[in-house]
Parts: sequence; structure tokens; C-alpha cells
Amino acid sequence: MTAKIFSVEDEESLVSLLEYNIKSSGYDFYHAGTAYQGMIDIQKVKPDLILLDWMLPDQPGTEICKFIRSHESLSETPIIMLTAKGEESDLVSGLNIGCDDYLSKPFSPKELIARINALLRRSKNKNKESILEFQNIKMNTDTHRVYCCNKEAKLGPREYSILEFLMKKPGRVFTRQQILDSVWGTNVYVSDRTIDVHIRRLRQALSTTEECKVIRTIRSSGYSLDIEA
Amino acid sequence: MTAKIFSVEDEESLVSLLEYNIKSSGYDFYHAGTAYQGMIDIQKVKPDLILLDWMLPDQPGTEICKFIRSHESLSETPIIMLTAKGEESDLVSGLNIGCDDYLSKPFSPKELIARINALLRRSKNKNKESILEFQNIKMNTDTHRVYCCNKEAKLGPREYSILEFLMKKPGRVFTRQQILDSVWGTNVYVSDRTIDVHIRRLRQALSTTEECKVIRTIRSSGYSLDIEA
DNA sequence: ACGAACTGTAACAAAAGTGTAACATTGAAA
DNA sequence: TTTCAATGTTACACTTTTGTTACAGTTCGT
Repeated sequence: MTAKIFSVEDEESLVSLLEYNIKSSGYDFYHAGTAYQGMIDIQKVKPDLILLDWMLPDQPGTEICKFIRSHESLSETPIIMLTAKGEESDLVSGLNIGCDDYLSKPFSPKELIARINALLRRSKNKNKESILEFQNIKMNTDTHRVYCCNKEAKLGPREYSILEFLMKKPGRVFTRQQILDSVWGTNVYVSDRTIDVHIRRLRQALSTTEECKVIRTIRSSGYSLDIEA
Repeated sequence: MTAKIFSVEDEESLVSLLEYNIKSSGYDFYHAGTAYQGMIDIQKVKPDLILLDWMLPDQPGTEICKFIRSHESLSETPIIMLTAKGEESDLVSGLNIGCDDYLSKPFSPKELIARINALLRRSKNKNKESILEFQNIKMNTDTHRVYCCNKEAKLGPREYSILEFLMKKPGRVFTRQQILDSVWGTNVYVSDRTIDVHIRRLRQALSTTEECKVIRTIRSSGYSLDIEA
């Protein structure tokens, strides 16, 4: 899905410049000419990134900033502030208000696109689910910690990778070859049976006080997380 | 609360000029005519910014500078040094001693006010985000000082940068490459193992009397600050 | 120029993880 | 029930990864 970029800007000439460059870069472009209209439309559009003019006819851009940051569904949306020349002195407070980046007019379209790309890339990684959960197993891919029944399970790198792989598609059965390809990488010659050993180690590591039979063996097919139906 | 500005200056005519301009700009003005008196009064007044004459009857302004920087409660106060014409050659060392800015006489009052405003604004914002904390580690990104268990830890520049990087995302695992990109910059060819050595030095520097196991090794992945969950 | 502090690398030691074979056990088809 | 291939389990030699140390080249302030 192509990212949606919303601009709140009253200078007509700048709007068309933005629209042209942003669409050329493969993004959808949305626009409002006043802060008031912007706040309304932004809620409908739910853009992936917002460009705010610092000075708008009805309210300063910082007001939109506060508005966005205080709305749960929008608060993570990256914001780039556009300021006219000579407004730099206020920038610090602008950044404190909650915008993620700023550009001083006049700016090169190339620069703008670069910053947009950077921010979108960053927010994409942010949204990446860093916590995988399955039954009583919790896995934090940021910290590389795994918990089973709220107790930390100590896994080696291979066991960790296998579990992560399985947990991304809970219940689905994977052949040993698929696991090998994913965890070891393709064209690495390792015996199939090696998987069995690692599965054994994984099961053991996940065995806390209580029995945790989370990994199912599908005879002559492979392994999967043990989900009903 | 209006900001308090303290001047240590012996030239009578300059003092009245300063007083007039600073009060006009809405700040409170305090004054001492000698270094000795200045050091006493500054402790009482606790000003938000200090103007120091380079040459004073009893001691050079740099002595006051050192004095201020060595006092916990004053050490963050921004200092502007005022120098007579021809003393520029000494400025380098003056900046190193710990003043934040300087002006050569004669200067325009406008210029002085501009610098005062800039420094006050900066130090105001600084106090918000300049301190990173993690468990028993405290890090002041302004002064580049690091404290572990309330004792100062002496880190080299590289160690400092690595720690700062890790502390911005506590608990998150970073690969050696990510650390390299962030601390050394991209496309700089340095061996991965170099990180290991710096991590070792960092760990050692953070080892005060008590064991400080704050840096976790995630085998075949990288390092992170050691946080639960 | 001299010395102190800082860097990056190599080399070796220690620790942790890995893959394989050999044997035990299981489960389903004959 | 028997049989046999698939899987579970274990032990162990081997590899990889990381910790640690020493050192030579640099930088930087005095």
C-alpha cells in the first residue's frame, strides 16, 4: 500500500510543487489550506506522514502538532514542519512540541523527499511488532528475550531463530527443509536430523516447571507450534 | 521567573551600559567588581547566566570560570566571556576552560543580548533532555560526564558514544554493524572485533566498587543494556 | 618535542554453541 | 504382532563467538 502524505499549506505555489514531487516519488498526496480543515481531514485520511506549514492563516502549525500528538490514533504519525526563512529561532520549541523534523524554506524537493523517506522508513520499523506471543510463550525481538510461563528461557542463537520462525506463523507446519532454508540460509549443507536436535533443545529450554508442549511433531512432514484446529 | 544575569566587570562605564541593556531586555542584573567578590555573590544569587570580564583587577576571569565549573550547583550555568581587543589569541584556551561563548570589546549591545538569549534558550531546553538514566548509570550529554553508582566513570570518546547509543534505546539489541554505523559512521571500515574491545573497556570503566553488569552480550547478535522484558 | 591518553588490531584463552553419529523409542502399516 | 522408517535422546568432538591482553600507531595538550 502506498504511503499517504498530508500537507497543510496555504501557499498555492508551494502546494503544487509539493504535490508534484511527492506524487513523483510514488506517494499519495493529500492537502488542506487551513489548520482547521487540516485537523478535520487528517482524521479521515489517517496519513502516514504529515507536512505542516509553520504559519497558516488561521492557527500556527504547532497547534496542529499538539492536536495530532494528543490523538491516540494519530499520535505516532511522523510530522515535518516547514518554516519560512527567519523563523529558525523558534525551531527548538517546534521540535519540543513534537514534530520529528523540519525544513526551512526555501528547500530543495530532493531534500524534502529524502527526509520523507527517512521518516517513513523509521516509523515502519517502529510499527514492526517486536513482541511475538503464542499461548504462554512471549518473545521480544528487540531484546532477544524469550519467556515461557513468565520465566525467562535461555535459548541459543539457532533455537531462538527457529522459534521466531515458527512463531511468525503459529500452527503452520514447516518441513525441515523450510526451516533449514530460513534459519541456516539456502545452499548450506547440513543434515536434516540437525533440526531434530535443535527442536529437542528448544523444547527443553521451554520446559519450565510445568510441561510446555508447544512444539508439535507432524510425522514425516515437519514441525509446528501446537495450535488447535 | 525572570532570568538572573550576573556580570563580573571592573570598568564602570561598561557596567552601566550592560545594566541598561540587560534590564531593558527584561532580565535581572547583578554585578561584582572583582573576581573575589564575584565568586562570593554568584553562589548566593545563583544566576542563570554569567558575564565574565577576561581581565579583572585581582584574578583573570578564567579563574572564576574554573571555580564555577567545579561547583556542582553552578557547573551548568552558561558563561559568556568578554575580552578586550587583542586578547583573541587566548580565546581558544578560554573556551576550553569552560565558557560557552565570548565577545570581543567593543561589542554592540544588540549582539550581546542576542547571545544571551541564545544561551538561555539553549540551556533551558538542555535541562530537559540532556540527562540519560539507566539503572544506576547517569549520563549528562551536555558535559559528557558519566556517573555509575554516583561515582564518575572516566570514558574515552568511543566508549562514551557507544554507551550513549545504547542508552537511547535501553534493552534493545544492536548488532556490531549498527553500533559501527552509529558511532563510527557509515562506510568506515573498522573490524567488528574493535567493538568487543571497546565494550570491554566500557564495562571496565563502569565497574566501580560494586559489580555493574549493565551490558549484555547476545551471542551472535550483538550487545544491549541489560533490562528485563 | 615529549608524554599521556586513545584507537584499532592481532593473538591467544575461554566460553558457548553446533552438527553428527549412535542408540532408544515411537507409531503406523502390513 | 511384527516390522521399519521416523523421531527422540544423548554424548562428544569440533567450530564459532566472545573475552582479554598486549602493543604499535595517533592524537592532542603541555
